[in-house]
Amino acid sequence: MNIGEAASGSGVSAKMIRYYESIGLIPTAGRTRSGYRTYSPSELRMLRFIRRARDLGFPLEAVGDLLALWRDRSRHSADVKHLAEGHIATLTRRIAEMQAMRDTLSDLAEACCGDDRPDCPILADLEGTVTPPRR
Amino acid sequence: MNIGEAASGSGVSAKMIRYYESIGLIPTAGRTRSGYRTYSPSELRMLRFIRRARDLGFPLEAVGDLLALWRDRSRHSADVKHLAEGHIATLTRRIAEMQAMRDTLSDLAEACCGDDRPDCPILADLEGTVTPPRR
DNA sequence: CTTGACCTTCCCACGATGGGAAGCCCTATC
DNA sequence: GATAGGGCTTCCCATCGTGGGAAGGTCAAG
Repeated sequence: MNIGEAASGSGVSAKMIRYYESIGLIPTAGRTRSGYRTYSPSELRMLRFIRRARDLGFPLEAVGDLLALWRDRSRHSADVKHLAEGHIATLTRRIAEMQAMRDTLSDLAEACCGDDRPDCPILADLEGTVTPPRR
Repeated sequence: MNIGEAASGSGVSAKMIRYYESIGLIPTAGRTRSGYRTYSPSELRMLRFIRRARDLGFPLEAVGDLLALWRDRSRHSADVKHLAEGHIATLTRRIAEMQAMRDTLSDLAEACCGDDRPDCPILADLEGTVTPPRR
């Protein structure tokens, strides 16, 4: 299987497959005599694994750890769980940050009449002239 | 006021102040005869404005738009509100994406006993061997 | 006059991805 | 057998916002 087929079959672009190889996330692919990369079904499964892990927001470094655990038949599920929980914590933190931004902005936008007059609580908040209520 | 003082007084690092100048987000700062950038109190206020906008998650391009509206005394608050609502929509979308990730992962992690045995629903999901419940 | 803190510019790095150019390879069609 | 086209290769550049650090100039205090 050439890289194009591996890409369309896994949902990982050819560009990214080469990149993952270059950073050592996946092992060096085999090559035809003419230099084309070739992929086996098991490598395709690995690419799909990566794709799914990325879809869950794991950074590539964590994906590497997950791959290692996946390959290790004597892994401890505790290690996988620990990795997942770390990522859950990161997501939770980021979600909270963004929700705080959104809540503040929603309040400000709601207070902004949004007509052709220049007065605007959003700008006033950014300006820092008013003590921000910030709920 | 030198750049260091402007930085500590605004919460924007000197590095970033130079960068913002280089990309045209802020006007070219004045210089002393020896080449040091100088900042007036009103420029300090502008930097603080930027800092606050960044804290609310506005991308730099939107910060530029906000600055323009801020300077424009005949602005329409509707334009400011529109900008803010666009950003709120972006935040809402991203929050939803991350919550979906977190929810899926939480379910998987909860189903993982997390001991010294290798069996792990998290890896099984990534592997794609099981039909993902994904709630 | 030296020392140390500040400033300058310039380049590099991150994380993950896409775009595109230049050139080789493979297959189908004429 | 030649040619066209699509796929493959490597290489460089861009994104977005930020930090690190080197090499060198400047300023103020001792």
